[in-house]
Amino acid sequence: MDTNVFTLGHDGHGRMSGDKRREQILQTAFDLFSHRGFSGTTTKDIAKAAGVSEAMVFKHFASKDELYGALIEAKTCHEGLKKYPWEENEGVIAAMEAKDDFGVFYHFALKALNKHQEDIAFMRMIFYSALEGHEIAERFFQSFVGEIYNFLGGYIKARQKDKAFRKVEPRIVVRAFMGMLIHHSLNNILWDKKRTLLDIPNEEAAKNFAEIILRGVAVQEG
Amino acid sequence: MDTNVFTLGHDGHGRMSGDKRREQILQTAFDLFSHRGFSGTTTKDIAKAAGVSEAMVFKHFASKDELYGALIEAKTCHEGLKKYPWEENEGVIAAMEAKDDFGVFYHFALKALNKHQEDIAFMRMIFYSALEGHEIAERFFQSFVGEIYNFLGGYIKARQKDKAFRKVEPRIVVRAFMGMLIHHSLNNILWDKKRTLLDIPNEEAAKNFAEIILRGVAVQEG
DNA sequence: ATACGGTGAGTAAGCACTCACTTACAAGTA
DNA sequence: TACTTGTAAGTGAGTGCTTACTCACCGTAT
Repeated sequence: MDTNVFTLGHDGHGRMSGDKRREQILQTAFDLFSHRGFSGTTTKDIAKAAGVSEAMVFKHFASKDELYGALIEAKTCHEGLKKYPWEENEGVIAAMEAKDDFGVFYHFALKALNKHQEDIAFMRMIFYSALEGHEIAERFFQSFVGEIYNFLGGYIKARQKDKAFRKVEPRIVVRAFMGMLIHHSLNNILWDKKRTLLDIPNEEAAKNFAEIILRGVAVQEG
Repeated sequence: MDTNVFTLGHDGHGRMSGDKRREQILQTAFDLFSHRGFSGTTTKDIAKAAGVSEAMVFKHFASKDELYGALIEAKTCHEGLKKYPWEENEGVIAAMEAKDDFGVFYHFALKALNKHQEDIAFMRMIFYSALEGHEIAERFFQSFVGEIYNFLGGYIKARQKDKAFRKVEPRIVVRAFMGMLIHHSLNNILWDKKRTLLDIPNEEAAKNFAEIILRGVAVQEG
């Protein structure tokens, strides 16, 4: 009687099912790795933060490397962030059908900026991975960003055929636009956390970036 | 006879003056830190790569932290990279005087992209520093990038007064433009080293980015 | 009664850092 | 020229601590 059944689903202490514990360790490791990088995080730290012994960590993952690999795979393949900024984004889809160019860029930008803000840890981890040279992160970037280039690049190409956009290499335009978005998020996350250089809500950033890119590629007197 | 006098100025082995050795260790540490980050680099690695014993490293620097601090300070304060993209850049200066808007953005962009390409190690180190949260790197960014915002932002404001540019917050335009440049370099350095997504020379990138930003802020029918 | 969640107490290797000690060499002296 | 000598460059062999990882062993729910 008075067992600790009620702590079963909780984070931290108490007996947990194998699967649940595994996921919890993964999440804990994610938080730490994203803050301090791979070699800056110890397995002891992870165990302590997860509320288990270090041995438990190695029951679920054969090595620190394997844990890291499982983490990246989980975060880049199976979880929500793989969702592209146009999925479940009626704004973008509706705008595309209506050939509302501003709407396409605006809703795309807003979704991307909001997503970055919600998943700072993921952004940090991807950056760490890229710097540390884990190929799995590179592969994610290749495929994920590749899709984005195809999507946005395709739209630009279509609008060029309509004579609505001027003649530019679409992929350069995509790079310019993605640059605005990612760089803006990076500033907010990394270098200008207090936003002393520029402090604007995502809506305003999205609106301005969309305007700039649109005027940048539209044929004159649009 | 047959002493190793001739190796004195060399890298690696042979007796060296204190100052020279100190600088050499600093440079060696820079190469390693920029590749593997702070906690991913050991003092043993540094000593080995510099061709001296580990004890020598600690004769010149009291601790690994101090070595890292000296490194960042040297690279951000005393060396060439602190140079802003408009210094010793006749293209930008001449274009500004002539109010050649395209020239200003083009030469600025080209200089920045070339600089990034020449100093990949520095770019990597700054990124690592930002992720790892070394305040000295943050201070560098604050002041260095702050200057850039003032410079480019000032030019945009002036051209708005001339009624040549439309009404936009200049700092947002700067962020958009810097985003294109830094993001493009970041792709080349980090994620798309083989340039499968986009493979263009810096001149073309600079031209296209300048064109986009210019059309993005110019008043219609310019 | 046994399978499974969980641990304490290891181990060997690696870490930043120290110290007693050995060179190499330029300047001074005869 | 040869010999001394002070100083600064340079090191091998450690120090104590931390690291990733292991293993024999519990406790409890079914």
